[in-house]
Amino acid sequence: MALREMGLMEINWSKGCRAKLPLSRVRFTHHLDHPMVLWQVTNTSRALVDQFTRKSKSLYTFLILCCRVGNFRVEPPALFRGRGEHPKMGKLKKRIWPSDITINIGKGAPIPECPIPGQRWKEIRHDNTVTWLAFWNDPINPKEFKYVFLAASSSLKGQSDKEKYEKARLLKDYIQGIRAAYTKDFASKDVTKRQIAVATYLIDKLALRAGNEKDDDEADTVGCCTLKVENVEPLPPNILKFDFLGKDSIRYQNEVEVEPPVFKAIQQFRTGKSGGDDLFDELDTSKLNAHLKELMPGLTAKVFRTYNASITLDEMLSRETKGGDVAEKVVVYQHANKEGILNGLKTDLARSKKGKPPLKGADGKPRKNLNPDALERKIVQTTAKVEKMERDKETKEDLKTVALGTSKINYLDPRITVAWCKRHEVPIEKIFNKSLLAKFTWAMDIDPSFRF
DNA sequence: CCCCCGGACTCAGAAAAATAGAT
DNA sequence: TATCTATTTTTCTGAGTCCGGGG
Repeated sequence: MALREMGLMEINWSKGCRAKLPLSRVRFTHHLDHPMVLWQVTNTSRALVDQFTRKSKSLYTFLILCCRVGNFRVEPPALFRGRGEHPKMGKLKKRIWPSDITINIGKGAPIPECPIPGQRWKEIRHDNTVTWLAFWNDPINPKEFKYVFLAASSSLKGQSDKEKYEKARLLKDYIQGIRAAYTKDFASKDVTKRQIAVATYLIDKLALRAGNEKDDDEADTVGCCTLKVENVEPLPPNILKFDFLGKDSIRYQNEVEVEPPVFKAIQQFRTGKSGGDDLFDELDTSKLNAHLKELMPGLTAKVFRTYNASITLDEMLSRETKGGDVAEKVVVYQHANKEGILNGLKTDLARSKKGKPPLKGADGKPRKNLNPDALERKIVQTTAKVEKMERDKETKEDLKTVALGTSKINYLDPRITVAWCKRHEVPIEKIFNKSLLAKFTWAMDIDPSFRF
């Protein structure tokens, strides 16, 4: 085994996919009842590999799943920053030791060697109902956990990703009824019903997040259910002016025209309250989601974001794509992608006013021995560059505010893109980079006629 | 029934690293 | 070609969502 000599091993798995993996980064486990090869795990003993490979030759050669591990390093000590005005900012995040870490492996699987001599793992578990490989308590908030999961490219993650989009597609069959129902309830006599209706409307139309309650030791941010009176100002006749800090303390500012009954309902929810009071005092996320589940199996608030982003992309692509060469079609795609987000996920576009990154090389200190002429040319060039930057700044700022990457990764059903590429003979590599390609393997064999 | 909270997972932007492009 | 710069990709880990179980 030459590869073994080199410290590598080659693994064949289901579709003939092969990977040469450095032995030092391979670990074997029985996880979720599947024998698996995990890679990018450090410090595996040679003996362990030998033991497993002997076993696998007879039993498991064709059953082994080969998965990349997502995060395989513990978080190093640091000063905690957090996002926005975080109450715990500046707190020391202490070092994590093996004795802090609980490991999840198959029953009977060899226990991974503890990398620090004389120490041991906190606990070994054999739980095949969860996907995590290991966890430790977050030193900043000991009530919370940090997990080691498989990478996004794993079949396990792919499967749940697919399920997420299938659920969003199911919403397609219900959305008309749901919209009709909440529109009717804008004027319901029952306050709770009215609040549920308006909240659902905001989540659907503005892609607001559900908005769980937060503790006092977290940054003070809100979502739909936790909106405060001061966050939504009614401007007659029917404009709502939103201004609040959402996820990651990103400021959401938006003025939207709404249906008169919604406007009226908001005004009424505000009456008799002060600025810091809850706008939806009868609501929280569990009540809202419980209601949504009555309308469609498995429906929760976040499904609306996936649904609206994906359906918009699908519609725009089919509407906007005409003839042209590959490059033109790619432009159509990028445009559809961007517009889709502008329409659907406006939420994250309004950014907090952060300081711009400082201009590099602004000190202008020459590092080389330049003669005066060269120096002057340099100065002229630099000045021109600065001017160009000034001119481009606005355009760039515009593009930067579009969370393109995020939505491509999290909200747009990849099958829409793959099918469109097939229909229009655009190589998928023009749209998805290497990691997106790996993450969306499950979507690659979709029929060209697929529509979301 | 409701509420609280532990638990496990998705989603998110900043920073770092890699790569492409300009000079 | 070498080097510097701009852009893209990857990593990192914080911040949400949502579920389910117990009181």
